[in-house]
Amino acid sequence: MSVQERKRRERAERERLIVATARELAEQQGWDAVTTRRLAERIEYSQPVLYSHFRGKREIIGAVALEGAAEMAAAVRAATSAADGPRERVAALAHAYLGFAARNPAVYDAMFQLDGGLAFADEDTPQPLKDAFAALLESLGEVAGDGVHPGLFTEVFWAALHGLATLTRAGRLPPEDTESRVELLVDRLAKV
Amino acid sequence: MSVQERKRRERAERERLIVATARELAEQQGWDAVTTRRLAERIEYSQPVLYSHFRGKREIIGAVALEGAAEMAAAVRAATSAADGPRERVAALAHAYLGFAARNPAVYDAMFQLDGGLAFADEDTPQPLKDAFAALLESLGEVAGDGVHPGLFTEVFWAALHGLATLTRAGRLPPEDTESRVELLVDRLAKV
DNA sequence: GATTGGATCCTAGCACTGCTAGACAACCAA
DNA sequence: TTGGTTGTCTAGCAGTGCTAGGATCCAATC
Repeated sequence: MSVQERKRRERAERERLIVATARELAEQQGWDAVTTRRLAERIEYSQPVLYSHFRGKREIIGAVALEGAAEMAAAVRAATSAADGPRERVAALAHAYLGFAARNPAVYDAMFQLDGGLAFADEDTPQPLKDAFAALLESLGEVAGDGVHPGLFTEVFWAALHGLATLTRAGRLPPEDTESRVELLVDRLAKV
Repeated sequence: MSVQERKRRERAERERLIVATARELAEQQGWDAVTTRRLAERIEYSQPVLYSHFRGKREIIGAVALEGAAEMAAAVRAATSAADGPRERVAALAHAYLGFAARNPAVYDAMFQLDGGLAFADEDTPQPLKDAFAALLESLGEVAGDGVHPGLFTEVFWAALHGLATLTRAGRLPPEDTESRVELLVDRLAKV
C-alpha cells in the first residue's frame, strides 16, 4: 500500500520534471530544440518514458501552456490588486500581460502560438485557461463602457495585447515604443 | 542569345510554379503538409530543383509571404478607396484585413506566424511588406487623433487586428461575434 | 527463501523530415 | 563529331516523433 503510494509520488514527481525541463529547454534554446531525445536525455530517462506520461510532444507543450496560464493569471491579479482606480488597474494589467509574455516567450508560445492540443472557448476548456481569461475579465469588465458586454470587451482588449506581444517579439514592431503603444491602447479602449 | 532568354523565362516560370504550388498545398492541407518531397512531386521535378531556386524551405515560405503581402495591400486599398468618410474607411480596412486573413489562412501564417526569414521594421525590409504597412497607414493615419503619431497609431490598430485574426483562427475566440468586436475596435480606437 | 507474475524501462527500429554530394544525361559551341 | 557546360536525378546523411519487443527488477505468493 505504502509502496504503491511512494511509486505514485515518484511518478508524479517525474512528470513535473518532464514539464519543467521542457519549459527550461524551450526558454533557453527555443521550442525547436525541444526534441524527445534531448528532453529524455536531460531527465536521464529514455525516450519511451515520455510517452508513458504524455500521449506525445503536443501534450507536453499543452502541459507547459497550462502551467503558464496559471502563472499569468496570478501575475495579472497581483498587478491589478496593487493598483487603485480602474484606469490604473487596466494599465497595470496591460503591463503585467506584456511583461509576462516578454519574460517567458517560450511559455507564451506554448499557450497561444503552438498546438498544445487544448480546447479553447469551449465547455471542456481546461480550468487554468478559463481562469486566466477570468483574471482579465475581472479588471477589464469594469471599463467596458455602457452597453458593451464585458466579455466582448475583454476579448477585444486581450486580442490587442496579444497582437502587440506577438508582433513585438517576432520583430514586426520595434520594441522601443511599447510604452507609448500601451498608453494609447488603454486611453482609447478603456472607458473610465 | 535568344536561347538563354528562353531558358531564363522557363526558369522564372518554374519558380512561380513552386511558390504557387507551395501556397496551394498549404491552403489545402496546412503548412505541415508542405514537405520538400511532396512539393517536388507536385511540380513534377526532383527535390534538389527546389534548392536551385531557394536556399531552403524558409525562403519558399518567405516568397509566399511576399506574394500575400502584395495581395493584402491591394485588397486593403481596394476596400478603403471604395468607402467614403474616415469612419467608413477604417471599418472597411478592418473587414478587408480580417477577411483576407480568414480566406487565406496559410498565406497569413506565412506572413506573420512562420519564419520566412524576412526582415521586418528594418531598412532592408522587402518592399511588399513596407507597402502593406503603408496601405494601412494611408487610411489609419487620418484617424490617429491629435498629438498621436500616425505610425504609432497604425501599429496599435494593426496589432489589434492581428490579435483578432490569429486568436479567432486558432479557436481562442468564438467566431460568431467578430462583427461586434470589429465595431467596438473601430469606434474606440479611431478618432473621426 | 525460492518462484512467479507483473510492472517498468530500454534498445532498436520505423517512416518521415530538410538538405546535399556525386553521378549522369542533355545540350550547345567549336 | 567532339568537348565542355549546364541541368537534373538518384542515393544518402543526420535528424525528427513515435513504437514494438525484449530485458530487468521487484513485490506477492507458495
